[in-house]
Amino acid sequence: MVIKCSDCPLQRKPLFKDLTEEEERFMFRFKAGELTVEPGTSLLMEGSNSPQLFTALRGMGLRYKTLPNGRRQVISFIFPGDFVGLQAGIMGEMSHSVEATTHMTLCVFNRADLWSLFKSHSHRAFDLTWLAATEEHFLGEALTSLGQRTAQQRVAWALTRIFRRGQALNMVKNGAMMLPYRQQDLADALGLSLVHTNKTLAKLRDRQLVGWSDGMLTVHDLKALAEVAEMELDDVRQRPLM
Amino acid sequence: MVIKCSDCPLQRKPLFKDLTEEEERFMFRFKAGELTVEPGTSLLMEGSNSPQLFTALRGMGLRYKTLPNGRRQVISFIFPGDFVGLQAGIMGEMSHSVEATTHMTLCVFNRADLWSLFKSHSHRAFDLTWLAATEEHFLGEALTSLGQRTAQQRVAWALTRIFRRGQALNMVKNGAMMLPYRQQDLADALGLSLVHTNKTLAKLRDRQLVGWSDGMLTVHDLKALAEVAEMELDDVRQRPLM
DNA sequence: CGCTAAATTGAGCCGAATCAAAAGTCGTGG
DNA sequence: CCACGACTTTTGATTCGGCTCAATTTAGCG
Repeated sequence: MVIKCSDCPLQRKPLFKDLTEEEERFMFRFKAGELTVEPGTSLLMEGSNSPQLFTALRGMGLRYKTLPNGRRQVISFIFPGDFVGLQAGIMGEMSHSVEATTHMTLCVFNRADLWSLFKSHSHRAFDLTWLAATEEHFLGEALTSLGQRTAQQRVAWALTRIFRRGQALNMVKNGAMMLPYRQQDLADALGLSLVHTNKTLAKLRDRQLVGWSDGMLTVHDLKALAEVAEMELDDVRQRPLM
Repeated sequence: MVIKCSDCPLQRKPLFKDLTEEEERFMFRFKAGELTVEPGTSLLMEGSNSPQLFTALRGMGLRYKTLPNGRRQVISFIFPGDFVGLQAGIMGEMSHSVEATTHMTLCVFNRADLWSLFKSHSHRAFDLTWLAATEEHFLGEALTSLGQRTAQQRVAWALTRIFRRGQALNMVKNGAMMLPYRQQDLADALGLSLVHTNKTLAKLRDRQLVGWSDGMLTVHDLKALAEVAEMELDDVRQRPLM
């Protein structure tokens, strides 16, 4: 049984802007169905021209690119509420792959309907562009991390960003949240080797800043962690939910 | 005297999609004026809420972010036809700074009019989103370069990307184009030190692949350069001009 | 219980950073 | 016309953060 947008559990999270009833109705018409996938499933492939767009409802995943030589760059981690497949939707081709890390449930939209969104729901079109601009913002930050931060700063940067997102999604209980990725995933996201990522995590653990084991991320001192990363801890902006 | 969009010299370059006459008229109404700046001028500042958006008409510049510790990450180089300030336009705040490297001329748009674009020119709104998605694509590639490529591959990657853009803009004459940046700018874009960037350029020069001196970039063997970078040499897509 | 995947730890090496200085380029003013 | 200063490029020497290689430990799981 497909969830109605008006009943969407994500809509209640502090991270998301409210939609008008009219918008909720439109989105529900826009919604083509729901998709449930197992861990490890590929949702979109680099170079593919998928007819579908998604919004992650439950579960986590990741976006990544692979080089000819086999190395992998994780572009970002996918959390509930993230919109996936805009590239294919707009440009006709994905520039990266998307894979489910956990069991996931996603809202499915038809790419063909995207145009009607621009045509007759300019407010939602604006929201979509907002999402794209926000992603651009994020990638600029990530680029800065890889280009200018040391290993320890990178790891600290990534974990505070993840943790803040977790907070905005009400995923944090007693200073801890689920984080079901492997160290290899984080390493590939930060341009570090697995071994060095592991050693760096150990150092942060020893400094009593964070813990991450058994898929649980515990942050003992977010402020201090952000300081290690030399990053601003500005508050998370509400975002539109597609 | 302000250039009419219908007379825009960029529109004739192979890089850009044609606009309908109606769109050209609309864009000209959208256009608030023209701006000319000297080398070194800041166009937008990180964190600022500028009321203006720009399209680069002539000249070159760069986007960058600075960390609290003073290090700088160059996000991208700005070429004629690039749209600047979308972040502030959409999200209300720039996440990076923009600076003119050479003398530049830019079309100026009012941020306040952006909404009318979404409201009544959905096709142009779509184009804007297309640009945002393309930028996202680019940043994903850049991220992959910093995360997974060696110094030599990064430099090769950046130079072939730049050169291809130059080709699409008809800036290449006899295998060479103007490239008025400093080595420090390239270093900051690639997350390398100035010294190592210089040595890496020297190696590529010795291998007879590229030359870059006196602000002129000469590519002797684009195919081979792309191979060094381990990148695909897919053709440049036509893009909308705002 | 053996098998496989993930996390951890140690040793040694190398790519790129830092430090330092020289050399080329260019505009300015005496 | 040349000397001076500011900036950029180039080259050499040295150091070090992070990589690779190689085991070992830990944690599910059929």
